[in-house]
Amino acid sequence: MTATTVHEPTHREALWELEDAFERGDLITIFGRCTVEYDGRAASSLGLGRRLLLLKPDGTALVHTDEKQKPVNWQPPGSEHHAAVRDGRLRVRSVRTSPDETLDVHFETVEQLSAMAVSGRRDLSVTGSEADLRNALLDRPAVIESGFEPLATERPTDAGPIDLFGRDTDGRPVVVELKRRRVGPSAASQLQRYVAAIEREDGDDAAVRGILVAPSVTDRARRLLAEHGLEFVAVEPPSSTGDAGGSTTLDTELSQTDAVDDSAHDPAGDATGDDDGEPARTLSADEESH
Amino acid sequence: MTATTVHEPTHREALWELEDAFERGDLITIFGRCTVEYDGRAASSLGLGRRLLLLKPDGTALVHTDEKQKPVNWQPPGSEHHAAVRDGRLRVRSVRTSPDETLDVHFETVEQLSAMAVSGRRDLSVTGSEADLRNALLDRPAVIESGFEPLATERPTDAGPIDLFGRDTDGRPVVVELKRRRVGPSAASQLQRYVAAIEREDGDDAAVRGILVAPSVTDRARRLLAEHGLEFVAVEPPSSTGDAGGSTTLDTELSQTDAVDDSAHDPAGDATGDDDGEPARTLSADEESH
DNA sequence: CATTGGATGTCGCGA
DNA sequence: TCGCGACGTCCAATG
Repeated sequence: MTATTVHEPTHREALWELEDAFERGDLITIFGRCTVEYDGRAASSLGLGRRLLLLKPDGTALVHTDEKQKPVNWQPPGSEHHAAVRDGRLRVRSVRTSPDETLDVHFETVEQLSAMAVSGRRDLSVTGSEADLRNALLDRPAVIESGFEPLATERPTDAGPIDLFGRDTDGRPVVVELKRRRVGPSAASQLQRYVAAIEREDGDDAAVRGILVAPSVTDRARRLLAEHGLEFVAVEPPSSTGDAGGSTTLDTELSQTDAVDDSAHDPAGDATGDDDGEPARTLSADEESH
Repeated sequence: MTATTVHEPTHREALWELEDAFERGDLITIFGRCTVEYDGRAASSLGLGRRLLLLKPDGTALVHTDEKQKPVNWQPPGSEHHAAVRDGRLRVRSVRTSPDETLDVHFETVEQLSAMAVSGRRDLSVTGSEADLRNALLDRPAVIESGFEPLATERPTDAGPIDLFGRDTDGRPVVVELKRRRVGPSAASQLQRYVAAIEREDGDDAAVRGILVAPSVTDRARRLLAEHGLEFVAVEPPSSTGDAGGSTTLDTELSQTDAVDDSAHDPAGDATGDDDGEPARTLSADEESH
């Protein structure tokens, strides 16, 4: 059996088991009545109650209650766990430096302590990231705009790396910022920073265009884009579940460029001033590409 | 005993225990060899390995491996957990809607299953938040600038709520954005948005000043502030550990206003153009206030 | 180390 | 519900 478990151990028994489990590099769960105190970047205190403490061999500590996804208290990987019996309580202390932070869990009673050898996460694969969206757009740049020519990804600028940089049919430089979800004001500002950086660096007389590519945009973000003469293109990320949604599959080379500012570039003159009403184009990475 | 535990149960035994634990509203831990699949906002897949599955009565599901603070896979609160035996494996499925997301954990073998009644987190108290910093500054507004007069907190604008709004000795409106940690470009942009909003709304001829208050600022953020004629004031948040750091305690009413742009307002003419070199002022909320 | 921005961010608050 | 911003965000990539 790979899981060692003790029920209602004395604090001293719990201490022995803990030391052994630390030694083996096991993942440890301790369930019992405890108080929790944290001091570091902030400070917090949690009164007596039943909670679950998770100790990982990489130095992570997590205190979980009956609700929420995030632990009520924690310590990041790289911390050092120590256990001791003090004042008739089992104290588990997790400490790290830079910044100096300490987590103290004092168990009045330990109801269960388990230790088990768990595997890593080397083989986790995730799809649907912004990088995936970018790759899909590189395959079908016309989704952004008919004739759009990608020149670089992660192009470095004074203001940080640009997701996607290219040229339009008029030869004008285009800065593209990609977001996998609906965007708010911060994304508009981010794009604005990149556009300003390119305008400073390239110093070309040709105005630099900025296009925010995302599934949708909030009103405030839309206004911000307009203020800065930036554009928005609605693109649904490749849906993982085989496109159960009602979005349109990309099948034309004409892109729905939605110029939010009248003065902005409007290649087809078909800007509808709408993004949520008109379904965004769906990018299927698995489609016959090239 | 409040913790129910079964070791190496058959899938059917595990299923019974699970149903009972769901019924009781217990927190459940399942340790065993399993695969994990997720599909929703993104999609992911994790091969066979030993992991710990946490199921909370509020609908949270967490899959933890031997490292990192974040679960390798999860489902947020409000999801619905279902268990079944399929193809000789124990399947725990957690589903939610809007957005539609499914987490499937397939156990080849269950090595341990525990269920326990855990407490809530109602009595958690945290200090050191941005709100704490704001309150401290309301007590001692001169830390921001000599003569600064706070007028409102969370003042609503077209661009969102302003942390702290007030007037300087010249009667000029001042937008203050607070950050509890070192700030980067996004904070500068955020302040810029708020200043622009006030300039639009108040329409006063008097230029609106913007001050970013934080422990320190990155180079890029500093440049951004300068570009927009915004200012920076270094203020250390009240340290939780009784101020073990080497920061200066606030004891004068003259604030270190660091005008980053030459054209910016410089009331005392003593801007040093320095923030990290000169230690930031420390705000002690517990000091004799008022 | 510090900087920067993505994330299945999560969470809380307010309209 | 959505929008918005804080968070002890966490985390990886990069200089």
